Amino acid sequence: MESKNLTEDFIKHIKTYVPGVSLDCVIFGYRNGVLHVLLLKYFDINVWALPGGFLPNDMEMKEAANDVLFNRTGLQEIFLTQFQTFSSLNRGWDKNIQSRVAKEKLQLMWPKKHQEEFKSWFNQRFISTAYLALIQVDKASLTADDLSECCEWKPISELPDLVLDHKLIIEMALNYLKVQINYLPIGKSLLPYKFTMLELQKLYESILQKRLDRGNFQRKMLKLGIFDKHEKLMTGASNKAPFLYSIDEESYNNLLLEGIGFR
Amino acid sequence: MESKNLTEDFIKHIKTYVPGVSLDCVIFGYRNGVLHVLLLKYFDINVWALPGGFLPNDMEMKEAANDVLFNRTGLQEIFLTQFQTFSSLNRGWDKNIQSRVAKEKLQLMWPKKHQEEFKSWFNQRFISTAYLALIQVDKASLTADDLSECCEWKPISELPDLVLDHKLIIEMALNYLKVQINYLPIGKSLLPYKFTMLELQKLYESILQKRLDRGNFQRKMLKLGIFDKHEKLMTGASNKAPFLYSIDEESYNNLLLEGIGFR
DNA sequence: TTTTATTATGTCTTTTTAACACAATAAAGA
DNA sequence: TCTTTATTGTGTTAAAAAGACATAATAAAA
Repeated sequence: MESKNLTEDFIKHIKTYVPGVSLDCVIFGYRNGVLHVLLLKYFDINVWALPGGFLPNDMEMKEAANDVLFNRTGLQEIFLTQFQTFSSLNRGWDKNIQSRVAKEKLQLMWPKKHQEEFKSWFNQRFISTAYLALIQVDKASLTADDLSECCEWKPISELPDLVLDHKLIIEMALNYLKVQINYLPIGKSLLPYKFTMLELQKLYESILQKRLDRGNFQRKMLKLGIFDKHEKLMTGASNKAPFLYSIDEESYNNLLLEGIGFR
Repeated sequence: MESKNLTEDFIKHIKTYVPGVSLDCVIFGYRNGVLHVLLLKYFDINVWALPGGFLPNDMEMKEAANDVLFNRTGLQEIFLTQFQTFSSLNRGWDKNIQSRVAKEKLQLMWPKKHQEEFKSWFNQRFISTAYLALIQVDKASLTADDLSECCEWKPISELPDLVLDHKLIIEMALNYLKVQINYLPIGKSLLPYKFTMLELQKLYESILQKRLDRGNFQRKMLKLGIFDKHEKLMTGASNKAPFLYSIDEESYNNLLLEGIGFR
């Protein structure tokens, strides 16, 4: 991808961004029983970053986060919530070796005549508000941004080297997800429209990081009265196939207000 | 209070603040069975605001919030946590009539020669991170800031007119308090060292906005094993006086990690 | 000593959680 | 068509927690 023109564009628009304010999106997806997070890889070096961006002067922050989400995944109207703001003095590009190398690479990509702008922009103190999004992996079509060579799902247990304080941000997002599990649309956002109870259970287990009793899980979930039961699934295995369920929007949303009880 | 000199001070230091970034503190206190929030009243007009401030370039945001807390209450090492960042486009001084009047007053207080600085500073878009603090009312000695004529506890059910989006911020803080009640040091932070079980129950009731059974509350609390029992209280009433309890730091902190179960 | 009113605890019922068991069943293969 | 398979969906119990209400102990005042 030719990044130079886009960089020029950015320079041209730099005055339209609120200085010192950025946002990062921790986009969670669930695949093969494992929770993944969406990351971007910078050109030429093995350093990754969260999708994010700056805040346009005339835009609501959530709207800007939504744009990031849309540009990386093609998805809109996705569950998205602010969960913490990061402002530490040592969260800048000099925080760790990966960040410093990445910054040098970025600077090389910048046009010679705009080096001063680069420095003053990237050396200022940034306050970044972090958002958490939950999406269905198979619905997303991933697109890298101007500074990155690719955009990939990475399992949360095998995170690569990350710039700035992005590792910390992901850890905090995971913790938020775990603590707030009863108030977030986990099943509806992370699973396909139809799913089996075992799939739902595995999802909960991967977030809570502990095993749950299958029978009890199923009973408790079904008793909530938020599921529609569908026809059977073809598994290809020589055994009984499970029922497929989908979530009834209205009763689900009502229930989330008081919380779905899992500990 | 002579505010002119302090204003000059502020102008002198304006370059030492991160532009466009502020912080607000929702400081909760508990008195006479009612939850209160600490507010400042601007000079000459009946408009109030949350204690807050700007972020010095060389300071961590939490440290700055701590300073606000200390300057208003004289207290340090208090429970303090970030809970949400407010960045809406329409949260500025023109949001409502109270804000506009307050801004005019502030501008009048400003030195003539610094009117330009005033305008550019107060007209920029501000991103404000809101903190929540829990303190013991009787330990705090309140001090107004340079722009305010007094600093007072206001019951959450009778909030006065507030500038900017401070009413919204307080509402969100209350909601956070309610949702997170099992993970926040409610009793230890808001009550004096020694308290009766009924006092603790009333506190929970004022946050959860519902009545709790006295017997069950007491048993559940005592079973947690985090209380030290003290000698009796003298009430002056012609009936049995209740025991006083205090909280054992260590076991309390351990327990908070998993949450104290109240719904 | 009596009165008083409130605490601290008791009892009972209902609900929830937890651990484990097992029959029904649908798909595959013979 | 019948058998094999192993996973689902439901059952069964025991233990724990929650909820509603009752009552005895008790400390202060009269």
